[in-house]
Amino acid sequence: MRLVIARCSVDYDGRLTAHLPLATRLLLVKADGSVLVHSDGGSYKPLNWMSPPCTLEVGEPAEADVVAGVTQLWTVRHAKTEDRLVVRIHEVLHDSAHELGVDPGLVKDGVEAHLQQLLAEQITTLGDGYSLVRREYMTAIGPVDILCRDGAGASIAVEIKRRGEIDGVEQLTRYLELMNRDPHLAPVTGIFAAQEIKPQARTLAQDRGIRCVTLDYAALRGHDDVESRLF
Amino acid sequence: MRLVIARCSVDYDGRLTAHLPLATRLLLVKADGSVLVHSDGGSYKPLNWMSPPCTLEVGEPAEADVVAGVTQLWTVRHAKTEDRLVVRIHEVLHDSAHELGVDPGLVKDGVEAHLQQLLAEQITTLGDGYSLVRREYMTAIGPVDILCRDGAGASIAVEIKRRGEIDGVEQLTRYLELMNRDPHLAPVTGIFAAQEIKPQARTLAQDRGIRCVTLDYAALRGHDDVESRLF
DNA sequence: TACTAAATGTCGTGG
DNA sequence: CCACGACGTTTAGTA
Repeated sequence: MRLVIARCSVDYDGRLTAHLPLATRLLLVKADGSVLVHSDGGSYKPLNWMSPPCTLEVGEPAEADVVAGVTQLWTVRHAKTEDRLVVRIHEVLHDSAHELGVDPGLVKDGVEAHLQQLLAEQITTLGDGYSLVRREYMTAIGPVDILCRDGAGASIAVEIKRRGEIDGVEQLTRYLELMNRDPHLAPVTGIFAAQEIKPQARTLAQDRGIRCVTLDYAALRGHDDVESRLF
Repeated sequence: MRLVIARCSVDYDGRLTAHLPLATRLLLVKADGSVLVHSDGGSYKPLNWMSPPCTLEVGEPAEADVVAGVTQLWTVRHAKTEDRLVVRIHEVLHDSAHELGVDPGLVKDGVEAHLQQLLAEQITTLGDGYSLVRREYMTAIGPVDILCRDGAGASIAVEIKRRGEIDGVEQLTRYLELMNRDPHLAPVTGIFAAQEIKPQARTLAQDRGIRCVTLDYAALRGHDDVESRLF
């Protein structure tokens, strides 16, 4: 990994055209040749970048650039597309290289898959007498998160989201439409379950006869802990 | 901006729980206190991070950590949520600070807004006799990209995407459903216009009687140039 | 390889 | 400030 602090201007041309005027920035060159241009603020997203696979070529600036004060010209080309990042460096304030080695990678926990697992284990959260049929119930257009039955034996498809928005309701609607064409399964009703449901998503869901359930992740995890201790 | 290369382990706890085992990484501390943890590969996204507003506190490691070889303990807390990033530093290989100043910011061009503008100016691209009613035609559930009329005076709603996928068809379908309830407007048909339309999106659109049009950005821009030169 | 859904998404815009 | 859609989305998982 190479770290360069430099006064530079940057131009990107590819899926869009973008320009960064002359200013002091961090240029981060990774081992795979990818380049990130960071300012001293904003979020984790760089101002500009080139994703791997790509190659960095350091060349001499053109006459006009030299007159304007450019001392180095970096051209980063993507290997598979026409995407190109051009960095015109006026002054290098810092330049260091470091050997990092391969990263062992990230271990995650607590996302949608976990919510689904917890809800499947505590399916009566959705209502008394509810029973799990199966998780990831496969249909022709993809897996339904949870298929279960209510106390009366009626089929219910559950779509789980961390944040419930309109596209999640659309997704569940497509599943319900398909499943209700299957005479062995129909009638199937829907439950839209999420830690947080946006008002417009709730309105759309209710308009389509889909019940909305707000999930309490802490409570679900809490019950899970208690049960774990029992065994 | 502070750049630290260190052997460290990292734990994030907030919207999810994540852990990075001990390895050598770049720790980037921005002027606003935000922290990025980068490896020497992957994309522009850090392995872990904390977005502003947040505060970085450097403290002494606990006894157990000291025994394990931890020399510094960084705790980054988000100002508004319970999100927390903990960095356990075993060895610092590089540490430097740099004054960057405020970045003048990015200038962009060539995205959906531009496609919409070009298509509105050249609405007959969609068919002979077509005329523009207006861009960003407002409905109760949001703006329709373009509303126009065909040669016979029938209303047509156009949804524009750079890449046409299923959710874009769903979006247009919602608009059409709503607009067709308005007796002043109905009947309204739909056109799904994009530089590239995915097969499944095309199938869904045609299934719903929505016409698909592939946009040639270069051609639209080319005509635009020609017209510009005429005036 | 192609396609879809998730994301600690982030970012801008309009109400 | 909230809600929504775009994004050079990126990324992960699956058929």
